[in-house]
Amino acid sequence: MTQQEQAPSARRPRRADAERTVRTILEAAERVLSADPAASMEQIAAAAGVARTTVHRRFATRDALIDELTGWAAQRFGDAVDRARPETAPPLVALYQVTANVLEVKIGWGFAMDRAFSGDPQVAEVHTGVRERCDRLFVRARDAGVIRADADLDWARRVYYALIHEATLRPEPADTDALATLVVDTLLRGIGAGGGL
Amino acid sequence: MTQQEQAPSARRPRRADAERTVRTILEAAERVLSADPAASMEQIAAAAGVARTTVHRRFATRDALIDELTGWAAQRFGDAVDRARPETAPPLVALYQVTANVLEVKIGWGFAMDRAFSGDPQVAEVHTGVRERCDRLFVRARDAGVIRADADLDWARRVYYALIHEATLRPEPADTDALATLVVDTLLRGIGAGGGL
DNA sequence: CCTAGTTGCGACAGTAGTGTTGCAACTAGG
DNA sequence: CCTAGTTGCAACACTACTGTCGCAACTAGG
Repeated sequence: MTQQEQAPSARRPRRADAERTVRTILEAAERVLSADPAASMEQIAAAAGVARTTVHRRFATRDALIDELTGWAAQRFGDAVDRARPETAPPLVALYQVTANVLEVKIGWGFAMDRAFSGDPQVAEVHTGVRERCDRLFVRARDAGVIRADADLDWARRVYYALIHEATLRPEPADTDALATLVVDTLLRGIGAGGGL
Repeated sequence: MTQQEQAPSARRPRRADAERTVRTILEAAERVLSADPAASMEQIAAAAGVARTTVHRRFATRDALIDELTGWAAQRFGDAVDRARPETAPPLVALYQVTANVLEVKIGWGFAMDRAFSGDPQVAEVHTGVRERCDRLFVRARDAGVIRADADLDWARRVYYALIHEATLRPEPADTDALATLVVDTLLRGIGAGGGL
């Protein structure tokens, strides 16, 4: 967010590698940090195939790197929710679509997306924005009879988030639509037989 | 597990404070580490109200402290599941009882209980043992018509674990039975209205 | 009172990670 | 060819945490 903000050709870097290096480092950071949140800069650099000093040239501090990563993921997260039109599409459709879109981003960016409470206010805003849209969607779903009238919507949202999280951990990375179906189906029907509870 | 193993009066320590200090430290460690898994020995010592050196006297290394904590929690975890008679009680009853018992332990020992994969083989054994009993319980539940016949039991277990985890995070620490009811109800019925899915 | 067990405190060495700097080398646009 | 931008490498200072030690002080059983 703070790097490389010049217009495409306003500058003329001898090599455009720098920007690509930043991407490579961010991707490596996500991979390494999702496996071990306490991983060192050395490990991240190694995973990116660059020297540790290069990482420090692009990101002043470790926190700056993680902030950048978090902001980048938050952006994609917000966009993914937007694309699903959660405010206008029919509740059930929106629920499926939001789930599928979010899963697509969250698989591969799980570490960064779980950092909802970073210092960055912009990131916090995205996450609270998503949360609010999620809540409104659930209200619409309840009004439409998709969710039980007596459901605790706070609990519902937590369960929903948890199911999405679990879905991203599946060993076989099934396609996004299948996972979304699984999540929504589990969320709404549970795993019980319809019969006598 | 490695400390203080003499018979009650075989030894005669001038002060029995030592054993109590160990308890105090373990409780403080759980509190501090659940808030920040990377917390230092200094923070743990401060939370326990003792000097850092005292912690090191009781636990040779940081890992030893965490292993002790993990083992202690695993023991309680295994016992909690045992007491619910998950193999013999009717599936639905067992499910409720296991949930309630586990919640009671997990609230307050969440950090230690989440460490299913510590180096300690004894701890790993407890957790795999619990997992197996959970799986068998789910099979019985499915055979009894409590869980849908076409349910993916691996997914079911993950969802179940996740729901228990979420339940322990509730702001208002409602009583264990109410939480267990919430978890089991959500697991089996989801949050959807029975109607047209 | 004497003594063993325990604790706090201060000091220390060792380790691992962070962040900075200078320099040589490489590469592609001009 | 020249040069700006980039990179790797080695070195360095700095910080935080870990683990150990010795000593003085306190406390309770004998």
